[in-house]
Amino acid sequence: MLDLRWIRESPEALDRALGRRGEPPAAARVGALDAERRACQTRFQECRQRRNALSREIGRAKAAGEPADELIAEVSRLKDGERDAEEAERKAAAELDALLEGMPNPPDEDVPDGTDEAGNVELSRTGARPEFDFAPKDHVELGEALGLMDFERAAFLSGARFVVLRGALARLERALAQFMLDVHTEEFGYEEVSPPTLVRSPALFGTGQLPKFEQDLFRTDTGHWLIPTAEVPLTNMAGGRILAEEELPLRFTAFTPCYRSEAGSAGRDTRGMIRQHQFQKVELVSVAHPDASAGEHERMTRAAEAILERLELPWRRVILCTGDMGAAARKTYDLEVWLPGQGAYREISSCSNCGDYQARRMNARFRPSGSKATRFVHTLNGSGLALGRALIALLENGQQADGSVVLPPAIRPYMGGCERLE
RNA sequence: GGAUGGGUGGCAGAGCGGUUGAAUGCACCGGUCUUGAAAACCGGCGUGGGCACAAGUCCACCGCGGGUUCGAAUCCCGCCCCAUCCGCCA
Repeated sequence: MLDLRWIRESPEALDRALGRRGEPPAAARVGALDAERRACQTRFQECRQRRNALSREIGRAKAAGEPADELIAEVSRLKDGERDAEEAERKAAAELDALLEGMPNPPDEDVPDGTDEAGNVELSRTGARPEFDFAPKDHVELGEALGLMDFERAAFLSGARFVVLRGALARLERALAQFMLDVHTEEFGYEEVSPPTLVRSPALFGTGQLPKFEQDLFRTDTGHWLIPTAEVPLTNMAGGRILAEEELPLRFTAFTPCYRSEAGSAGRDTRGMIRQHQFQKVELVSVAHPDASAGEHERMTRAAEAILERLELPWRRVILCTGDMGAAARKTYDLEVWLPGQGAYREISSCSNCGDYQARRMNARFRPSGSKATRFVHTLNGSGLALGRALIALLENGQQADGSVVLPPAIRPYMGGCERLE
């Protein structure tokens, strides 16, 4: 949600921001609706003011025992005009709100311009890619050969885009979650949270998934939505609240399942575990002071990178261009892990600074100490990391010629000392 | 699922249909007192918006939406949410 006052002051900045996002200019329309709304409001308020004054006079007349019929008749005559003005105001306001609610967050100045993922810019590469003296397999081959990954059973149970993990692989997923949570809570100061994974509409409106991206979500017949990411409940921890300045930053981490309908992704990543309707993820969320959010963004991204580092996985950091960023984000780093079976880097974490965009939508504020006014907080979220993809990365990078998989030392304590899947 | 009770300012909590935007307390801000702090006392203190250069002034907001009325936080209807009890259940 954008700040109407900001648009009023610098409409050209809005159109520039929208242009960078590949959206048509809207400042003129916003300005017109805003002016319309204000004109109607003024008209309405003048009517109402007259009516209020007359009503007060009626009260006084009645109290004094004087007749008030004449005044009452006059008030009745005023009503139609008032109703029209109010109706017109409401219409303009509704259209204006819908317009503002649908607009994406203006990108940060240092976000590169671009229309799609081809415009993303690689910032760094870390970790050595493994060298194989055989043709590396992908995780599907590896997992199925080990008898630990079963897509057929999953299809039998749930259809396409699901998987059944068994034995050591099921345990590996749990081990990874445990490992990530430990690092984030013990070393980066995140508070572990176990949130609901069914939420109501306002929570999803707050983070920006609703109303625009309803088709990406699953919904229950009780009207609840299955969360597409723990960003939703964690960020909403601050929703509707007025925090004390000293409470900032809030740092939350959670391990939850995530549900996505993948409505628009037919035919993409249909093989394996890359893109599923359901996957597990350890999420990071920070609620920060506006002056501190840029630094918090770097810090959060490093926390996610720390996981990759300890799992000895090769990755690169990419900054998303204006055309590839989510609507709520003002700046996003993607971490992409190397997958030998795909011969490509694939997203395993996405860390975004949303500025005050979500905070406005969910009314998340803080009170600067000594001030009576409130300000919107900044919200940030990042994967720390997606578990399915981390698991894939371990399989494909740790694979041996015989089809077994060597696990990195960092995860072994969580696997009861197990060093190798075979 | 059934039955009650309830949703008012940052929080707690009043509010006969007519200057109630709303008592009171806490918190907060300023001041007096004090070597300093606390206490006590005095004063201030909701949000959003329109108009105005401004002082200011006006409008809206007591969960949400309708209705009754000249006038609604207060009466009526619908919806949402919360709490408690019962039933069911991991």
